[in-house]
Amino acid sequence: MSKRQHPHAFSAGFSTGLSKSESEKCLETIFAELRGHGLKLTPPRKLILSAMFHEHGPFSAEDLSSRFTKKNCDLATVYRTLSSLEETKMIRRCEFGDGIARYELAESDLNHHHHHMICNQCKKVEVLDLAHVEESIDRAAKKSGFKGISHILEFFGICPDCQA
Amino acid sequence: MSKRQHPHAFSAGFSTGLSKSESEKCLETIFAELRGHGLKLTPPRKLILSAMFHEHGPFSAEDLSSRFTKKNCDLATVYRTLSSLEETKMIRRCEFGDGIARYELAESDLNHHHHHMICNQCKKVEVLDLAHVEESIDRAAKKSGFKGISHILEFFGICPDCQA
DNA sequence: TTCGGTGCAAATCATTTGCAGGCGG
DNA sequence: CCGCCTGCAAATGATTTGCACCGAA
Repeated sequence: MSKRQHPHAFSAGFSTGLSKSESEKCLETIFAELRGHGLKLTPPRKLILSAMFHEHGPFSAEDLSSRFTKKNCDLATVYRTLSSLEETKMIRRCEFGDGIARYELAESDLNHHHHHMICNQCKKVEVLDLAHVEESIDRAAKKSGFKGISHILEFFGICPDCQA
Repeated sequence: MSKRQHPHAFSAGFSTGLSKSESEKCLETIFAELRGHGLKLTPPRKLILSAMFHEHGPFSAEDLSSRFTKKNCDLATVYRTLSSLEETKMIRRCEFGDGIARYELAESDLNHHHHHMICNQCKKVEVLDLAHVEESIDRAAKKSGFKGISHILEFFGICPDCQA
């Protein structure tokens, strides 16, 4: 995999099971959390958090930027925002093995730790919940004596659609 | 982790348990394998394979290039060589979550599938053998219906030395 | 009012590519 | 000898940064 890929956004496409109003309320909660970290709630940040909240896909800076009007939010601002949001742990970085950084909301109650299955052909992304395996992975890693262990785990393959 | 890091090479530092002559013989085997894939055995390729065989660390193109004289092997050649070697499956790409591609020998008998534990502070790399966990991970992933599944799994933390 | 945040453009960094000459098989 | 490889330099693509201005708190 030496070529750059995943040129566009893709979303995991699962629903939160919340009504519109509840959904809005949660977005407000996210905004509040942002303020709680001492960050200002600016229009670009609203756009980015809102996109992540409503559309769920792991997004690259380019993905996000391209869905805003040029006047609304600069690409550099997207990079800077993603960077500060990651520092607050409000978003989490996903590694898809191409040279592009992608992020998704890390809100613990709606979107707990999971992994992705990425189609090598159509680049579709599916969410994989491996909570059970997770545990034994980390247990094995602890034997190293390292502290504050985290990990990246992503899968690649050919999706059922592309197998046809 | 938004900054570029791991500026230099690092090696896992484990021994193959082979004597010098046996070691040389194996390098020859690797060279032969290269030819078997229809690739020419050129000086730059010898340098790169030799470095990977003798020093074991996951290497970035920059790591490799910096240990050769400018005259011996160009950076672009390193990139091209890594690319063809990966296509033949003779080397394997490691993903450390910064934007830098690293590779290590994939020779099956000496160096089977494993993962890394990377210190967030001193960037030391340790080898982690999770063959047992591996299996259950892939089993879980198969439920997705994807074919030809592969994965990346790397760990990060603070090593015992840095905890002091 | 005060800085943190932003737009814009230029700078960096890793990686790729075009091209002409070189050498391994 | 032929076509794969290579060095060199320029091109790309993602991400970062300098700077002056602006608006959220």
